[in-house]
Amino acid sequence: MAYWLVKSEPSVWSWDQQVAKGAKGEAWTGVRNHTAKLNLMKMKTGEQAFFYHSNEGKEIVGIVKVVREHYPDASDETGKFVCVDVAAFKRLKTPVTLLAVKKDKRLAEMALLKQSRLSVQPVTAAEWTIICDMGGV
DNA sequence: GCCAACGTTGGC
DNA sequence: GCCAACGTTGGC
Repeated sequence: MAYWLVKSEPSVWSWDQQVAKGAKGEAWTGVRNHTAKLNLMKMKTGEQAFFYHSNEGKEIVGIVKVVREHYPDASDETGKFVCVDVAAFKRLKTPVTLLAVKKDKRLAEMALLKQSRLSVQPVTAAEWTIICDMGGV
């Protein structure tokens, strides 16, 4: 059971919009990076991912669940990239900010800090537990 | 196949 | 608005 983190600019696709889609979920499209694509292809149904707001907010606001495994991204004209469907699962009681992640030495190795431009990234079980704890879930 | 130029992401 | 990081493109 792997854990993940996906990023979105709230002005493009926000947590509230994700919640509005309910349990059926919505396609997570627009990934145009091969490292991110490989991560999408590793995701299994039922696995969880943190939902991170980049640019505005800069905080982890919720958890989504994978409801459909990778398939071709219809928004990609080249046909090379894939997407998955994710559904909102839980909102963090307290959003975990980028600043808070930076301050916690246990999270210093997170891809969020080390590879700040990667939009779909793995999270270790240890990191997952720490952030859930910080977020009150 | 190398590398400079350029574009994009995302934090500050 | 700036800039660092880094991915992509295109000339050679």
